[in-house]
Amino acid sequence: MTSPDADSPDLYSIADLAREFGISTRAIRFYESKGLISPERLGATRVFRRRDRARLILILRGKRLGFSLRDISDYLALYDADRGQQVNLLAEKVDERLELLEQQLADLQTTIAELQEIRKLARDRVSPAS
Amino acid sequence: MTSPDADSPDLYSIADLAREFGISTRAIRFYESKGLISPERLGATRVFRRRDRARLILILRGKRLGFSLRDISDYLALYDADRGQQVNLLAEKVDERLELLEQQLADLQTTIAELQEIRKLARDRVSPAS
DNA sequence: CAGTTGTTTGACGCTAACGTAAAGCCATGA
DNA sequence: TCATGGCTTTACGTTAGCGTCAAACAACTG
Repeated sequence: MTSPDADSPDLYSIADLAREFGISTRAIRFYESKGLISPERLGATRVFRRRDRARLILILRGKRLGFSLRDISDYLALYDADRGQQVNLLAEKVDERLELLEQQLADLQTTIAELQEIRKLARDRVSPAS
Repeated sequence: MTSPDADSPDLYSIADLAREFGISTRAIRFYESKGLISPERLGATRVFRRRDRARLILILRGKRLGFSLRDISDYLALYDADRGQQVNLLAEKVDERLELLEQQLADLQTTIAELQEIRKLARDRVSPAS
């Protein structure tokens, strides 16, 4: 899964990642200040690796799902805890979060269905009795 | 669908709705100030009806999905526009929003799958080779 | 050597979405 | 009558999530 695949570079500057994901460097520093990522340093300069980049992807997905950085932080901890100790506690936390997500999934499906209904009505009105 | 079903009351105070949905009256007033709902008035006192209550439900669902009040406002407009005029424009807007929601749906399903994988690993570690 | 580019750390600014008094208007009940 | 409860508006406070300078350093370039 996480084979050290060749070529794909393993060193990114803060600007690299900002460009790649269309966010500001300020945002990335802010995520670090909140402990969501912890890039290495070369002197004072941040050096990001694949792991940090992967975390960033998870962070942005979390944001698209409407989660707060606080939530996302907890969420990332679940990934880390794979290698962690309190495994039962982990399973509980994961289950909690899964419940939330499935509630959200239900909300989402309802909303999508409603909008499709609206679209249908709108189209019917334009070209009735197709 | 929207038959004026008997009994279910049709008059709610601001406190009624706050209680029912577990939010503050302040929040409800705030939604009104942003134009998301517009209850009638009896003197100065707000009087909510089924329509307002239904809108509130949509608002709260939107919030659970992580949308801003601005987004939710646009979203509510799609429902209203059913009776509206620019029907083609409506269909476009609806399609835009549907795209967003489906992106979100994909994100959500990915996230759920990943968490289930983590849970599986965690459980395996507790009771291996069941 | 001067200038440009990219980085850093503050630090202040800003918007959204309310929370939290404060102060006043009614209606009801002891 | 007056105290209590629920409603109102006005307005300032608060947190999250960055945006936006500012000042300083480091490396490269002509």
